[in-house]
Amino acid sequence: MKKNVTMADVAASCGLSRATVSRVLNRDKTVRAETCRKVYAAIERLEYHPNSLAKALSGGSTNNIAVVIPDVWKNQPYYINLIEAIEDVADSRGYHVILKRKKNMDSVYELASEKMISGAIIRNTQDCARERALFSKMDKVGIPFILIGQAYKSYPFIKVDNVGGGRTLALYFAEQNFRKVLIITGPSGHIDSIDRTAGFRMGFDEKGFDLDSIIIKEGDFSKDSGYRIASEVLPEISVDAIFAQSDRAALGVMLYCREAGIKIPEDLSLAGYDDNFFAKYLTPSLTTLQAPMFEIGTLAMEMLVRMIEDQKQPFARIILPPRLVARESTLNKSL
Amino acid sequence: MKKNVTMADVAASCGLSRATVSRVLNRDKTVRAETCRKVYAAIERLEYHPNSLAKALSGGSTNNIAVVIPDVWKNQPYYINLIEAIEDVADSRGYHVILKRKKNMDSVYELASEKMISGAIIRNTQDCARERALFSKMDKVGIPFILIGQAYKSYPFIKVDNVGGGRTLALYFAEQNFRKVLIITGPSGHIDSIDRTAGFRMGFDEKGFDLDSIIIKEGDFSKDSGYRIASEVLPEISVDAIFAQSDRAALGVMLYCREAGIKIPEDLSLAGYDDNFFAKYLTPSLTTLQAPMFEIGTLAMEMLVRMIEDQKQPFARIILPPRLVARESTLNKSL
DNA sequence: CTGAAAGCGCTTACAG
DNA sequence: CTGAAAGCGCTTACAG
Repeated sequence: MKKNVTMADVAASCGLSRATVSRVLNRDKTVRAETCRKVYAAIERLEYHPNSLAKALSGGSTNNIAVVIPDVWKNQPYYINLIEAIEDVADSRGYHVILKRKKNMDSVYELASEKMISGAIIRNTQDCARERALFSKMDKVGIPFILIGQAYKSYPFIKVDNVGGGRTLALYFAEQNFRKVLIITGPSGHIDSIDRTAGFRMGFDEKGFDLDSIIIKEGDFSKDSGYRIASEVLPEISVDAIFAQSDRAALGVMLYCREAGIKIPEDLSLAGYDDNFFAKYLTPSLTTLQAPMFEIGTLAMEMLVRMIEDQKQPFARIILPPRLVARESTLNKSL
Repeated sequence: MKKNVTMADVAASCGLSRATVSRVLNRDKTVRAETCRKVYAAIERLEYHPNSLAKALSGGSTNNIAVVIPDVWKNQPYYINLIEAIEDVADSRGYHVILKRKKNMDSVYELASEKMISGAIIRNTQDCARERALFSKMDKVGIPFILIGQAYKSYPFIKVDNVGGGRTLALYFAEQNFRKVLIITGPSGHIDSIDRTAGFRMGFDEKGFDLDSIIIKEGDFSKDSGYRIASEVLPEISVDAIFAQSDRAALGVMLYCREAGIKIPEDLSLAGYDDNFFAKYLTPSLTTLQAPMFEIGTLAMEMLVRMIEDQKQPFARIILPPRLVARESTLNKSL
């Protein structure tokens, strides 16, 4: 096993003190240019790599951050884009991403109190006690963090504008002249769902469309709930379009329609929400709303770096609009 | 800012030395039970958390490992399952996963030489000079690592059995009595593709099927290559089934067939490879081969822990078979 | 069974 | 502009 090359070796090799080598590494302005050159040469020659642990221990930080994502993130391009963006910004600024799923979230507090991480980005969901406990503990140890998806207390957060998403879809529906609409919501009390519905009504109202021609049925975002509600409503009432508040529910609607011989988009238009992986591969491909996760990840990491390096909490509460992705399932221009 | 609680505080609080507190934390057998109890009580009382940096600096390791994945991993459930498995095993053993995409791979060597990580799991692809440079540098700093996907030199690796995958599909095709088969390969010289083709021929041969009725056309795994080859071959020659060596190429075949009025699976059976996200959502859903990424991730992390903790390289060269996922696209029993 | 002391490899006032 | 020295918070032979 080769001995470690340390700062002392570099110092000895060019007849300087460790302090000076340290100054060079930290770009201290007071060091003479000539001295710098000598030090860099020695570093090169000896293949010296500073020990990040020693550095962090004596007053620095590790430049590691934790990113907490849900336990289940398959089918959700959402998180992949988020992680990609975070990882890219992190790496370019000399930070490193430690990934933890929510089930292993307790480790994040450990890492924080052990000084292994200097910040965190946490996907927050509604009303999760374990998450909230984590937030206050992180707060106590003084590690900055940013919430993604849901606001909580006055912590900095970035989330998607669900009201805006609902409204965008309503404006699009109005443009296509879809007047009679069935909305399949998420579970009762789910804030995202409530916002999407409110936004949709807002958009319809703006266009002077009749809010009474909106039928609202409670689902739970699942495929089965989409199937069930479609099978209950469609035989009774005819609608121009369905707004399923998740792509999975929209998929359920599609399966029912296929069985019932209802043609999409000829007989019925359909929109989902989330732009899951499968949305564009369905037949017909599914119109949906896509969260700008790349932008969210980028902003989150940039904010976090600022919080870590400037030691101050910017008042950051960012809400970004989702993008409408119009596909075949709403291409019925005949109405 | 609250002052840090250190080992010295714990020691003082119970009238012992730091050495003893350290021994308790490291479960040294020589400490009296009574002493242990006192120390634990003080730790609890003072909310002490050991500083992992100091610990690692004085002879320990950080318990961080790096996982290197490709730049593009959307649409590939593959990597999500891999990461999930690695993260779970890691967390349960007190390790933490630092995620890096290949483009940011240089940071992994930095992390290794800075002592920030104690191991790595690296997705290896064929003939990548940058990756190979990383391997030898990691080797030089003495950080253990495991390759996923491709063997290289005598480094430990885990990969999927592409020969076995091709063979499994051939046996399935034979069972369905698909005799005339078109194989759409990957790019020329791609080892995975070569193996899949060889395996397929092996399986066909075992069943006594005629190898001359296999037509092989070179694609590049892309959707477009699948479309192009289908459009070139199918009008000229009629086949029972197509084995596209990637789901994307299979998708291209499907698109061509839809345009050309060829019905799958009635007129033609089709199988892909990879079980991408979209495979089960296509119409018809796509028969394909699924890599056991969860098992691979679990094994890789377990092996890595052993290498880190036992300081020896197990002779680990593991090859796992993929699983056939039979779906609608090959359900033509009429042949 | 426990403690005093040296050491891990850095940084950072404090001198000069 | 540079160095000597103390300090960051642990671990680990070495004594006793």
